[in-house]
Amino acid sequence: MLSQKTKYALKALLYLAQQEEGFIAKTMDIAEGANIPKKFLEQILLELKRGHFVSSKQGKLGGYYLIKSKNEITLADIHRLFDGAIALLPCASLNFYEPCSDCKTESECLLRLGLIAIREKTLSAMESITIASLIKK
Amino acid sequence: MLSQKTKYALKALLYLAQQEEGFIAKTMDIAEGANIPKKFLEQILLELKRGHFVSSKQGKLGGYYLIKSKNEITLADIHRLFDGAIALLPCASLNFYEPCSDCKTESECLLRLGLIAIREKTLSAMESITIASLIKK
DNA sequence: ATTAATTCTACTTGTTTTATAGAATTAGTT
DNA sequence: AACTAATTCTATAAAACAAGTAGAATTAAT
Repeated sequence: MLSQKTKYALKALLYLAQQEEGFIAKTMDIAEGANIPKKFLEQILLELKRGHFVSSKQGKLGGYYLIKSKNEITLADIHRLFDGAIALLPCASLNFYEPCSDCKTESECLLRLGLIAIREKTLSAMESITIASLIKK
Repeated sequence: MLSQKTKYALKALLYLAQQEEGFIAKTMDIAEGANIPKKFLEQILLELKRGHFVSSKQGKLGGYYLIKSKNEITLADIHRLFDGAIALLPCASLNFYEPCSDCKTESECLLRLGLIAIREKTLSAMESITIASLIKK
């Protein structure tokens, strides 16, 4: 399941992607438009900035705007930024790989190959869905 | 990601499925065989019993055994029992459906259809993996 | 009776999630 | 230069959840 943070991040990105090219949105506008607690949204936008999905302009008349094409922001990207691995266990993850502490050797783990198969299906589905494709529907 | 509980449950089921037909395994044996804290495993086995995947015999010489065919226990089943919904949000879930509190109307939610598409892919992958298929590899 | 297993209920401990608070900084406007 | 309104930064709080522990009660074989 997605955390609230990830859901809010996606809604904020959808909001930004629906603005005119070059428009700068205030946090307050996004918060009201997407129904997100403003102070919480501030943190989320900062994380999206560190992740190079959005950028900001400071001071009066400042705000946030997309810096990555809405065709290139996938659900997998945002999931990884906020909720981490897409695989069901770290030992089956590409980007967040870690061996299991309770397995003696990885090769004799009965679970791992099955989880990798699931990760491959889920990941390709998540990569095929972009902010742009969500707006088109 | 799977919780420890779900991972342990799967390992316990794999352990039981690898025993001879009719064999009754003590909690202690499963705990040692699958490297699971015994007291925690007790709770997990009780939940698996309530879920009708295993049954138990009480008293001395008691223990646990599978009552569902290992071909019919899927990863989706166990995920749902311990970790709940497979979908990324409740509004996209089949078995754990709930409307989102922050959406005015569901039809205008830009996220939902995309999340349903992902759930369909993930679910079919998880349903195709059974305890039996994991053992065969 | 004794023994060894499951069963039941409660509790603990630590981590994560979901925020909130408030001061500091930045930059446009008057 | 002062004012205003925005982002940015750091800390904190409260609630929920995860992971595991404790111990007594029940059950049934010997």
